[in-house]
Amino acid sequence: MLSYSEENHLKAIFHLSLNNESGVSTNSIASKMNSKAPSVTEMLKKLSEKNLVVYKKYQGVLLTDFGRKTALSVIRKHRLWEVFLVKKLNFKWDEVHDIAEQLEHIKSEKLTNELDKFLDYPTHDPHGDPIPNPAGFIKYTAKLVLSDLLIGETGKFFGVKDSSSSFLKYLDKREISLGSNIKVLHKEEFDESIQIGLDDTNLSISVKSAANIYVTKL
Amino acid sequence: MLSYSEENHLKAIFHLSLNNESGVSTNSIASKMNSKAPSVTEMLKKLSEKNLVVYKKYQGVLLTDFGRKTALSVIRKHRLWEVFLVKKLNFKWDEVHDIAEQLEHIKSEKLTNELDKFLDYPTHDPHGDPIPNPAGFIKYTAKLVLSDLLIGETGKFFGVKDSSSSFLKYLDKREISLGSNIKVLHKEEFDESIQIGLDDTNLSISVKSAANIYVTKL
DNA sequence: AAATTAATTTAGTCTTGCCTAAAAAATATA
DNA sequence: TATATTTTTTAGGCAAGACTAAATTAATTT
Ligand SMILES: [Mn+2]
Ligand SMILES: [Mn+2]
Ligand SMILES: [Mn+2]
Ligand SMILES: [Mn+2]
Repeated sequence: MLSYSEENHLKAIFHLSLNNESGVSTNSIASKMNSKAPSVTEMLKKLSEKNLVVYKKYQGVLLTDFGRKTALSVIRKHRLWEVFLVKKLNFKWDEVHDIAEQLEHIKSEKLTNELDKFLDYPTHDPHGDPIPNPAGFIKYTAKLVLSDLLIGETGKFFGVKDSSSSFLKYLDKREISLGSNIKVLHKEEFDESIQIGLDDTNLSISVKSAANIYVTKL
Repeated sequence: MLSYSEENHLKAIFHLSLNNESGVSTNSIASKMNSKAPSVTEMLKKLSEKNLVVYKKYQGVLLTDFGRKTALSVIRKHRLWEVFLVKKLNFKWDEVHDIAEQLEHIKSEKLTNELDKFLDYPTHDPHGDPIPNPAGFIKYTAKLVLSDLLIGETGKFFGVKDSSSSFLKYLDKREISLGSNIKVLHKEEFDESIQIGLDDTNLSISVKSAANIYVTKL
């Protein structure tokens, strides 16, 4: 039985290893966990002891298959609960993350699977992130970002990179929501802002925003 | 922000003080919590410090208004989640308690109240226990037990005293379920067993079982 | 290649929540 | 009322999970 802290460390290592194939550094884990390096080192020893990670001093760390599966089970719960909160309990997509951080640690396989069924087997959470299946399989979509599109191209908005509450609210205000088709109309040379077409309205967004919007090219 | 252990102690004290008006003993708390007396003493000092209980050495302990409200908020969550598990996720009434023990500690008032709404403001949990309202008000029903009924009287089954999994399964097997009307047909002198009528079937149950079945006399 | 800087680990400490064993207080019994 | 028993508290310790400061190793610069 893993502790919350062990589960959270596994999750952090999982997310970091998506960008860092070779090995995740102690400091990067500490910064993601809002903790300090010595706390991480200590945890890595424990996780290694339990065969959840492969760790050698000063060498960075990687998940074992078992560790990866465990991390994905926590992520599965996190995302299913987020769907539940939005779809069934009227939460906004910017309000669910912190509560899901608590709910992801509830231990009951039956609960997770019944919740999955109750939600009609959702494939993605409210921010467009894919939900792992019970076996720990996760289906990734190629990650193209709105700012990658050329002028004249159209993309379908399928997820956000940064799902901070402020960015999500920003999108809400502009009525840019998951599933929208976004056409790149113009790119301003001066400040790199991008004019986009959304249904019948046109608006201008910053590159920074555009770089946080995942799209599939249409 | 209270810890799980603090919340669980408050819950234990609340339940124990229903029978013990005057003050709850250290040992009784320890036994309900499956812990030892010194752990309880230490916790009582902390809860007292936080104005959740009134505690004087060797004098037993009682909840303050604040402590009582806090305990009831945890109990409210516990029972709402139990309703959710049974009504929405196909759990049996004997499977929900342990999961609710985890879920009762999730911190979000909005979550609790949205869940309440989603479940259509249930008044009782799957075992017939009343659900406190958001203000911490709880509506008790006079607790008459099946074995209190006289021969010829009929009672409506509204709750169980002992909600251990084994007793709940026992009731399931005999198809004695919440809401049933139960008529006392006969009491055997020899072993005190009770013959009851349920819909069209008759069956015999022990006094021990009958003493765990709450009824309202019809 | 040496020196400097950065990253990581070790050493030692603190808090929470639990425990056992011993002491003290309250209660029951002779 | 004195003694024995039970209950509760105190004393002291342990594990988990965090931290700071110091030491060590690795990486970068000169
Ligand atoms: Mn999230
Ligand atoms: Mn978490
Ligand atoms: Mn319960
Ligand atoms: Mn609990």
